[in-house]
Amino acid sequence: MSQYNTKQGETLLRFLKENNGRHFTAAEIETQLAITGEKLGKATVYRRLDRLVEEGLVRRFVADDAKSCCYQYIGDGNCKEHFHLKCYKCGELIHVECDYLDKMQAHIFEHHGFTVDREKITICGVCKKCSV
Amino acid sequence: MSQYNTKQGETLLRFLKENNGRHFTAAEIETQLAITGEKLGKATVYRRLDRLVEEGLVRRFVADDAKSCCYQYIGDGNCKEHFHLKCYKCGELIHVECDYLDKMQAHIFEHHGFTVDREKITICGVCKKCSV
DNA sequence: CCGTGATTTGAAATTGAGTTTCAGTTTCAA
DNA sequence: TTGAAACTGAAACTCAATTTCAAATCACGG
Repeated sequence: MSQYNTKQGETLLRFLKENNGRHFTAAEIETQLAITGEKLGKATVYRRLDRLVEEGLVRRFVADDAKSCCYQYIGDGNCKEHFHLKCYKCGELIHVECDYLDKMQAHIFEHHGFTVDREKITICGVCKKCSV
Repeated sequence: MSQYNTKQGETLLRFLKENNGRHFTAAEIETQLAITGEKLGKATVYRRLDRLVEEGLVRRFVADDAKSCCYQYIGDGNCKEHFHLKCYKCGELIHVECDYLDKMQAHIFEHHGFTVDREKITICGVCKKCSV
């Protein structure tokens, strides 16, 4: 029931912390750790990521057209609430901090009785560069 | 390049029309059609759905925590632009028509130069019933 | 320091959505 | 009717994610 600290768990968390603000797929994490000679088993990567998400240290998100989801360290609170704009064409995931989200969230709660999880919103479309 | 009308294509479209407003995964469609003795090949279901989405007759969307995406007939224009609220707890996908989306969309375009695809927005959270 | 039981690891197998392949079938315009 | 183009579907494949299970690791009490 309780949880043990392990070398692998620490390796993963350290990697995510060192890349604070960036986001990775599980596969990318696997590859990166393998490169630096700290290979973790695929199952371990997924299990540890699940755990970190539950603990609130890591955020998981999925863009609608992506095949795999991304993970990002958010434990230090230095990563403000934001939402994601995902561009169809170049595939870029843009982080936007914007008070419109507050307003929208408030509106949805007041008018639709729905409590929004801001972290999970991903808005798809076409970015400035690609909309020529 | 041009397209042919086929029995299979008509079967799929008719099924979706008959269930206007409801949404199905590709697998659900397969099963339902098999039950009524109108079995379509898996590949055909996917190919036809892709086509209908391109043609704008069907909408495809993915909730962040879903493994598979859903399809819904929207061809008759009787299904207004809306966005989706997905409840974590009961899993329900709530359709909301709300002019806040217009405003948000305009804001994102003006302030962030990003052209939003409204159909792809799915907002996760907890619905009224489940937030006791 | 040691033993023990609970937890974790990781290689391999499995799942499941979605895609590709390709031989055979259907469509439809001429 | 004909035939080229388009379509179908069974089967094989891809790929992210999950499960399995024996071996390794952890942490606690003695």
